[in-house]
Amino acid sequence: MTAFALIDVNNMFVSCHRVFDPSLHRRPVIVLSSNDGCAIARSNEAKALGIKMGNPFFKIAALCERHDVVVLSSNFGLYCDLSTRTMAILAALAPSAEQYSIDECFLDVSGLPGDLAVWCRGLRATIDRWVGLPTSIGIGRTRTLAKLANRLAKKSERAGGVLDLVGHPDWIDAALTKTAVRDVWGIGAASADKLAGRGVTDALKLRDAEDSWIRKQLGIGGLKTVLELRGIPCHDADSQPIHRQSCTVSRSFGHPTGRHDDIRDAVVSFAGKAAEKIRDERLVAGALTVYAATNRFRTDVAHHTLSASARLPTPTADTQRIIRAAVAVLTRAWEDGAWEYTKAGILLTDLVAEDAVPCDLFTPPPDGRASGLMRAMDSLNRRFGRGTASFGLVPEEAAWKSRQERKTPDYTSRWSDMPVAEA
DNA sequence: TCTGGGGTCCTAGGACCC
DNA sequence: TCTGGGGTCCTAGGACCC
Repeated sequence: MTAFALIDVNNMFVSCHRVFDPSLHRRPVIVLSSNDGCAIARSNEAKALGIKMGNPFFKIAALCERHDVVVLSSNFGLYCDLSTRTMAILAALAPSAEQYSIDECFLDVSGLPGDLAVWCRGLRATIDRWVGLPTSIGIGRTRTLAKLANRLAKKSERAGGVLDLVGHPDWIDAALTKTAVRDVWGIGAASADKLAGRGVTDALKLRDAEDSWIRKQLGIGGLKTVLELRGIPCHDADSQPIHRQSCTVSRSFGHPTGRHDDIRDAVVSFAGKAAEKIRDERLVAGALTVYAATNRFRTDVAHHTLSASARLPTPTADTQRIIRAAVAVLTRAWEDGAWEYTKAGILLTDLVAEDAVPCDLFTPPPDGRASGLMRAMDSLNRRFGRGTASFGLVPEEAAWKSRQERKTPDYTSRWSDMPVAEA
């Protein structure tokens, strides 16, 4: 019989800030998305004030002011560092750790002897001591049940951070009844609405619904979710491809712009970042898409997305080649003075491992890390920090610069920002 | 005035072929 | 009036995840 544990960090981004700034403990804290757009992480105190995931900041600014909420810009360098430390511990201490997101990891605990809940409590304590992050763990026969247990572990005072549905199968029905359909992993807002209209409101009712009906309402993915709720594993870890299929870099702008040169500057910068990312993973891209979009929230003007794709003459991760292709594509699709754009991005697709590119007589060989210039840039950026060497404008001077007015120090990645302890 | 970014998979529909 | 059936491939868009 299978058993999975899902461990995740409670309020990850807020908790990362608290590691380095203890004054944030017991206070309402939120972290804003890029461009200081909306709340993407909230401490429990902030959740208690009614601040929801994804709330636009300008709509809750007054509430935050009134309740003295600490509002921070996001600092992904910090989160990635603490995530890496946490995942390294899990890889060392847990059998078969499979990272799922920046703050979540599935553990296959099928063969583990003894009381799983006791073992998980030890794991939590280790991460708390070594990294300083609070975690929760759910245990179930399938990943979907582990997710569900994890969610309840967070809510229950008595659970002590761990809920084990494998050791206590008699708790499953109660756990499913307590979980709204919308909160089941794999059921989104659209499916939840559809199900609610037919009387299926909680996870227990969903589990006991009829297969063919589910298949018709929710498709093949929905049926897999229901089987998982019944304890039949359907999420196959082995079916995951070895490397990613695409790579995006996009940003919202601090101010809208309709100028070709501004969009071009942004695309040049994004193309550089995207190329660096895939070089890092030893991939090359076979094609790319460039896009720019107007503000999708405005109701008083028409929306528009400019989007254009091209194949690269030969699969590459060379920044200069990718920039050249991206600018050519943008310029070809550009219409002067037509729209005010608030966001742009680049998408690299047809990714292949650099040493697995099919070659034929008439295609020049791919050039992944081959270029000396790229190697030099990458090592400069690794040694002196991201963005030390790049093509195009420095972001601070660009017209599309994102807002980031509440930035915290780079505690773990900049010597001058390192916290000093006095004893 | 101000609304994130980065992924995956599935499905429907059109083009094309025999 | 009547005007096949069944593949494949590609793309756009939806839904979902964190």
